[in-house]
Amino acid sequence: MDAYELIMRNAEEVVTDEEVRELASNPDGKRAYVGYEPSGVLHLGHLLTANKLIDLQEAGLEVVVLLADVHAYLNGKGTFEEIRETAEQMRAQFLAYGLEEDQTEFVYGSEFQLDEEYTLDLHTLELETTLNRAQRAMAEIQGGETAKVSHVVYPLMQTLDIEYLDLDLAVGGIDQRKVHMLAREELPELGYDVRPCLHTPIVADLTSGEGKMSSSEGVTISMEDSTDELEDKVNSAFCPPTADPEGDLENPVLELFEYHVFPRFEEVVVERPDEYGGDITYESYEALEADLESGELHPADAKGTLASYLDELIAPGREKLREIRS
RNA sequence: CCGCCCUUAGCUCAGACUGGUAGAGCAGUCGACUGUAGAUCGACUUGCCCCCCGUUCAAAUCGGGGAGGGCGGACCA
Repeated sequence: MDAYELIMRNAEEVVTDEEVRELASNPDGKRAYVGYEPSGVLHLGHLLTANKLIDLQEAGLEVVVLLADVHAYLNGKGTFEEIRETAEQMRAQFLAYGLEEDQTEFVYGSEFQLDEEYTLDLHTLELETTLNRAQRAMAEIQGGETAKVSHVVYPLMQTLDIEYLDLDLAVGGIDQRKVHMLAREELPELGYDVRPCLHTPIVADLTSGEGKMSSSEGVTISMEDSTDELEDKVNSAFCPPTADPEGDLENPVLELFEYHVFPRFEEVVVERPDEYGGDITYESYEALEADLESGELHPADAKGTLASYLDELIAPGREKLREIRS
């Protein structure tokens, strides 16, 4: 795979394709980032963007992980001290997961977001942005509740981060789209360059196959799941024998194969008793999907396989968490 | 600063006028059926009724005080 293909793999969307092609043509020294609100335990949502960061490293880019402590504070996630602690745990889990330590720069938001210059730029941005616009940009991040002033400042800071971290590419889930569009619109107003952005898909809810899998509701697979818990969760997942279920539903089991398993493994071996046809090896997601669709691969076998591969991906982080907590 | 509304199961809410220690839908859990899950049947679980004080034999319900949330008025700095 060349740099462009690596960058684009499993991306839901890229803005704009031309800008990304240019980036891919000369990735040396180029910087990409994802910002995360510190969380004590990584879940598959985090790992989806982490997979993209690994792709980008492989494509030759430098990767910046923003441990967004100030953002977490603005979002009511606790005291700075608590946030710092969970951020440190998050960093350790990312490294355990497979981000290359010497190619990954971890930055705390508070290292630069409280500087005078940054703050003044922030106020300029506040002056340029309507409440309505900022609130819409934040809508995906904060469900339901009435917005606080902190919530509308939040996306404005994300905008500035792209400049202040000296980035060439902003990465996030598709839920970050509005924030990134705001950034593309506003950065030139401050005299800064527009950067391309890349959005990863959001995996459907595991049990229902609808909408988005979220950490706040429904079943989430995380670094702290034991092998047994993981098997139970995967086994209870919605999984009709097709890649395209009726209505708006998705097949989350296939999505997990596509976005989490195949990017990290050369081949996937389905072990099954002779009674059901014996073992099968897949070298691409497409082949596995086709077999599920045709009935050659039974959903139950797909689930068992998925659970064991996810378990392998999560194991180092789980071990790291255990160390941290002991 | 003033006024109005809201607070009951994980969620959305009913019950309050006419006191008698709580309900629905959804969610969830468990079975049956499928070599998975879902769908479909069958069964089941859940509550500091926001807090404190008072009235009463008895308060989710009435009175007073307080907290949290929402909306509006006033102000036009």
